[in-house]
Amino acid sequence: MAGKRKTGARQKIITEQALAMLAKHGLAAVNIAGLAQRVGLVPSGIYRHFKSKAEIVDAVLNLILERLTGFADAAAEAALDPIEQLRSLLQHHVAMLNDNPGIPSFVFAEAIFSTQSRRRANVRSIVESYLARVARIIERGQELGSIRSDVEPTAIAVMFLGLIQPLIILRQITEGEFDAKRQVETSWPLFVEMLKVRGP
Amino acid sequence: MAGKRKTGARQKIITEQALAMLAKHGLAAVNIAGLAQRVGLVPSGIYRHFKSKAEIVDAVLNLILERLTGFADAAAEAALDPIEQLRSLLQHHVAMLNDNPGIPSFVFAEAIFSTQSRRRANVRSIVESYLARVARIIERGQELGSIRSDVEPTAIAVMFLGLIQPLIILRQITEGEFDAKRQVETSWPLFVEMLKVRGP
DNA sequence: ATCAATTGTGAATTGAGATTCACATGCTAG
DNA sequence: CTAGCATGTGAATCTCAATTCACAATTGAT
Repeated sequence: MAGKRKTGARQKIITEQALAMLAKHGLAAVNIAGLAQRVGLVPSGIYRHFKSKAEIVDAVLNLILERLTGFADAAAEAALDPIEQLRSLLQHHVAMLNDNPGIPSFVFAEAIFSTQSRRRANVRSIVESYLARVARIIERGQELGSIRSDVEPTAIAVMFLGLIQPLIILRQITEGEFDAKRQVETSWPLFVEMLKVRGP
Repeated sequence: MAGKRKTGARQKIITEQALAMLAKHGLAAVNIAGLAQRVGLVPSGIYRHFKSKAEIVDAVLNLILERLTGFADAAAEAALDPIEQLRSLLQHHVAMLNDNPGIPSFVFAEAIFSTQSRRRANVRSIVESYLARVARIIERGQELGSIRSDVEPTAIAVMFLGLIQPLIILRQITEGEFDAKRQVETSWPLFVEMLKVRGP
């Protein structure tokens, strides 16, 4: 028998392992048998700690929310200059890309197709919290005068997201041939130029 | 009994209906029973025309490839000015967004997780063909002098993709509250500015 | 018109994965 | 120390969707 753990601790382990499976191999690869094995339990054991697989997925979603907002907050504290903060955040995402291709794909797919409205609301809060934090950084940049003020912070936040999303897909699709770092080295300066420029 | 059709015609119908299901409700919603019903057959009837569901999905992928490259080519012919061509293409994607949220999510998820390498290669060709066409437009813009020449066309094509991807997720996640058209009205002029600007 | 190939049907079969259940074991409060 | 609860186990079971199969209807070539 695997060592016993209190349900709180077990839930944490299960959620983390589920996230790991999801991140590496996608939602389709998250199954109870495999999850149980990673956790060091037998499939039925999982059900001592979660009522259903759906409940596990919800927990994973919450974990993703925590981590993602955590990244944004960390970036906001990593530098003084807002533009530098964004750069730091972007760089962090690029670094995560290799090991965790599943997360964005999962979040987006769930956002689009989940039939349970609780789940959809959950995903929505993830994306909106994240965008709000990015927008907040941009707003501070506008206040400090380093970012043009004639554009909504939210609109810029969405464009920032647009800097990241293509990297995710291209990195995977080309099995590593696509160089995300290199792309960012081109696109980031253009993005920054855009944030400042008010005309030629 | 449903009217008989030759296998070629039936395959076309099945593929189109599968794409419609996929586009509206996601890959998870594509099942043989539902597909058969849409086509006007009984589930087993599907197997007269496809060996397996996987084969159907492959056919859908090819159909997506055709349509997507078709859009890009159409856009390239819709205007003389390359920048105007890009705008036309972007606008087309925005218009498609509402009814077909499933396609991008599917393509990206397959790109990332499909275990069959044939499938992955297929997806890769979709994305690369599309990007190549966009890059081609940009290259022509550079030749004509309307787009700055100090940046790789491909890098700009990737950024163009970044203009589109966030719209897909946000539109769906907010259940229509997010106004993609409005976002594009902000982001597109900035993008164009960026294509031209060489410094303040 | 006829026969062979093609296409369609409805009823099984299969398989994979989630979930349940009866029982075993370990922990903890009293 | 021991009763009772929480946690773990292994063997079913349940569910759902894909797939197969034996048989029927239709079509097209001769």
